Amino acid sequence: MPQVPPSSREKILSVAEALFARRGYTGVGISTVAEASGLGKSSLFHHFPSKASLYCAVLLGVLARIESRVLPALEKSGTSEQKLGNVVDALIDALAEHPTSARLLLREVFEEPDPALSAAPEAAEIDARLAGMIDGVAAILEAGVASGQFRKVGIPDLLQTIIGATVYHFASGDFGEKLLGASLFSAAAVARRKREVKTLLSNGLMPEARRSVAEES
Amino acid sequence: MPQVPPSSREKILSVAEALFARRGYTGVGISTVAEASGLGKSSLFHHFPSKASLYCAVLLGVLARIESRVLPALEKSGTSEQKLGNVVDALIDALAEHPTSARLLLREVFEEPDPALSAAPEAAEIDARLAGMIDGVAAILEAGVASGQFRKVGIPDLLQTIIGATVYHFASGDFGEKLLGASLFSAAAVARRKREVKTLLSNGLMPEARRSVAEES
DNA sequence: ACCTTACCCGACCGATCGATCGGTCGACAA
DNA sequence: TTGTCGACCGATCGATCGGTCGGGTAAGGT
Repeated sequence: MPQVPPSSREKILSVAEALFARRGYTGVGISTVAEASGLGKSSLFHHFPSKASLYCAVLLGVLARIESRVLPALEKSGTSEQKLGNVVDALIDALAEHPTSARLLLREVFEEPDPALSAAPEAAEIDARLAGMIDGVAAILEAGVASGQFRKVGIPDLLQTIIGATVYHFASGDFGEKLLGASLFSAAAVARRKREVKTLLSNGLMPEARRSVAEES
Repeated sequence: MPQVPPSSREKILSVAEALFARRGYTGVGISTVAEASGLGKSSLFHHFPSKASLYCAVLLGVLARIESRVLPALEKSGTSEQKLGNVVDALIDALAEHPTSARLLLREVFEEPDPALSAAPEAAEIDARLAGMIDGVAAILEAGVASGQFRKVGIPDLLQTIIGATVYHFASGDFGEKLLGASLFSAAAVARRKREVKTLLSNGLMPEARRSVAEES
């Protein structure tokens, strides 16, 4: 299927992903996407039936790329700690490989969706894909608690921390590079990020977690 | 100055903050804000000269609340580690006290601003306030490195982690509560978040940082 | 030769956007 | 009573939104 010259549909998708990631769903008009794709506005509606459908197609592509990394990691065997580490590595690799995906994902998770978007027929599949990956991680955590490898802990908080630290890291790439003067996408930065997240996990999950900060209240 | 019945201007500001935080600048129309405030659309323009000005007023209010907590913490004396800890506590307290502020701030940091917004006269002051707080934290980090308390480290990465973990924690409150079934704003959750961030800081900043995860590459 | 299919375009539609207009109302002062 | 003011409103503006329509062009099958 893949063609050497990118087809119009693929061109539209990549352009739309970059625009939606930066300015959000309501912030990008159809005509803007069309112009950036080198097409007329009406030509867009030949490939996608509506703006909401276009956005969902972009998001499904992002999810597919992430799943292609995360799902294999979910199925690899090992201790709960190893499995969780593999998933974290896969997620970080997927986000580092495609930084705009992180922005889109961050928006999808913390932003109230546009009414037109939640009414789209693809919305259910998007929710299912997201829930599938979340459930996969939750299953690892629960298995770890059941086998005694992990101590019982506030799983929501921990997921927030993981998602927050990793996704936000890549989502704010421009901010980090412009204001702070360093690349967040270099191999060294990605490797450091993996270690940081795993340190966070150890401190939060391991039964004999050493406390490096005094406990209060 | 404060009146027992909230003035129209304050009512508009609080309503607009909630709406902008959830749906973004382009996602909220003037008529929506007016209707939610119990006013006619044209009455909004009596209090604010433009939509961009209204958004900036909301954002400046958020920044003022955060500054009222963070700036005193920046001026307290102590070791670099203590000062950094105070700032982190102040930031977390400010965000926990006003969760919608976190959403607005997250959006402001990682989202490309609308052209109408960057052209607003208040934009310069907003940037200055943000840069002021960032510079204050950076100064603490640099002083710590100069005095040998902190090891030289990728400050951008570290700031990303802190901002990501804290801001995202509160920005995605609804997500956490609805999908994962726990409150992120309870006193216990806030205290746990403070410890997590400080653990992260210790691991990233201290010269004798113990590594709990094997180093790679 | 003809028809189909895919792809693309300019012109256009109703709805909504941010913003402006002229004007109403009550409070207060002279 | 008259004048002035801030607060507020309905009606309306031009621009833009997402989306439709009919027509055009090139390729391929028969």
